[in-house]
Amino acid sequence: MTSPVRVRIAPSPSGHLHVGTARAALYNWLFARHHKGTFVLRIEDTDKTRSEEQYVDSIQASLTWLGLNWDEGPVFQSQRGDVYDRYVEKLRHSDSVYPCYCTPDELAAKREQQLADKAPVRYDGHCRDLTPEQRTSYEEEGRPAALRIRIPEGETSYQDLVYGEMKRPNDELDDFICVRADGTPTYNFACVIDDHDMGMSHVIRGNDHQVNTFKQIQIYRALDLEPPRFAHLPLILGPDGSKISKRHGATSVTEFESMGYLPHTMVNFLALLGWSPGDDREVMTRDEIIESFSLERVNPSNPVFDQQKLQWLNGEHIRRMNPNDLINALRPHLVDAGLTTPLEIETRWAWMLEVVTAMQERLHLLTDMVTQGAYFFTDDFRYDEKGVKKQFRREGAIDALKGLAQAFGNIPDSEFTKERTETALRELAESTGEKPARYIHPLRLALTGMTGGPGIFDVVTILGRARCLDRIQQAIHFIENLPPVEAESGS
RNA sequence: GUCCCUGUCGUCUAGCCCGGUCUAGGACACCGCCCUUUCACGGCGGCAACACGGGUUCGAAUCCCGUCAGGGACGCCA
Repeated sequence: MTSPVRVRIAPSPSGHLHVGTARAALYNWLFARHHKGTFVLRIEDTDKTRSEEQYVDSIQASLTWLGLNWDEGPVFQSQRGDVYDRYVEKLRHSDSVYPCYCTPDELAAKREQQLADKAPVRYDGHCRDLTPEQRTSYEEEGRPAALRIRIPEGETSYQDLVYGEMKRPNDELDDFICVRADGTPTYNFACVIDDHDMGMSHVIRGNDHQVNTFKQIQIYRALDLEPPRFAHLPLILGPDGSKISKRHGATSVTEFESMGYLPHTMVNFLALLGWSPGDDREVMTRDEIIESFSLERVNPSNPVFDQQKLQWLNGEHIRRMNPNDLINALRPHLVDAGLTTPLEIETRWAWMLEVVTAMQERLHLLTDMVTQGAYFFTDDFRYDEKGVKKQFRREGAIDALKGLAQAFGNIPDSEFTKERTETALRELAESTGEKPARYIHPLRLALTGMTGGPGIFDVVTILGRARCLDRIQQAIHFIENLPPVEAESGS
């Protein structure tokens, strides 16, 4: 690559950042970073009816969250009217365009007719070769004119960096509208203007733009400009094999954020969705991905978005995290769930480290800390039903807990360590001739409400003496008040 | 309907350009076993694919053609 790499992502603010757009952004970003180029953010907000301010913010927030920092922008198309005017003027004087007086209604009617006739849907060329008299006549009728490009004979081709040689006969391209009757450029024209004006070297975008690329190349030609290099990305599919959309579940980056995914998981996963480094590496750091990234290795077939693999990958990255960073990542989720406050986290950092270390290898989602570790933060939890049946209803459960209460109670608070509590429990078991498990399982249920979790003595020491004794008493009380098991009844 | 793209385990993929090293490799998921106070992690093992049909060739997942299937695009939206 001789000229400096300049690429962009150009979302339109009609919704939150979609995973498909996020991936396009990522591949542009990776390409830019790999080649030490420039990544630009451009907001395509010319459709006022669909664009919303909140989404402009949301999209930027999501890109930032993902760590896809842009070097220039955001550039708003809505603020570039004068730039477009200049190019519209330039195009107007080109003989590659002609005024079209057909009204949108007339065109829509023709389109429907063609569809009904099962004919190719094309512009019929009604205004392509109007005589000066006809034009004057339309003008006098007061019909506003849009500007159509006159596609010449021949074929249009380009070298796609992912798909290779692409070409199609020009008669399959339409004389499409470049400038609306109100003088504003349509998407394809605005896109060309911006990409050229902003000095884009490569345009990397979704496969759904392949036809636009041919059209845009014709605009570059009409304007006598050098087109950039193009690369198209396969489209992400949902589990049912159709283009991923809301009905497949989560599709926007913010949703994944609130579900408890790490930004780097999304980056890593999206990078692997359609691209591979060529070896067996899957769990990769950002730098490794940048280092190995190339468009040549993008797989041209459409991948299916697999949430299970995403979740696995999230677990991998959580396990690889520094516990301090993990606390920070966990914070919003814990706070949102009302389990703690930022201040509390700050002031009990050492204790948080213990909690996080105990839970780290068990988390797949950050929100798992809320669903599986709430008991570290609150006494307000229920006992697992199956656990109650198996542990609390068992003969001798109360005695076991009473024994533990006494054994733990005998340990001074200052000596309430993992070693001491474990020894105490094992000695208790030995003295009664029971297996340690007879004590461990009811204890876990009493302390956490759950049947699984970190090593029990980790839990015991993290909770501390007072809370342990308290919860053991609670459990004893609970068991004593358990209703008798009812015979199976149909009521 | 027209045009375009794609087609390796259920899913993500390596291999394909430069045919033999592929009895097709890895990962997720799933199923066993091991580790273990539980859950998870980890380890070991298993299941499972070159869409189909023709060519070309001594030899094809790899090259060519066709069929089929999936996806996308057909706006004075972006």
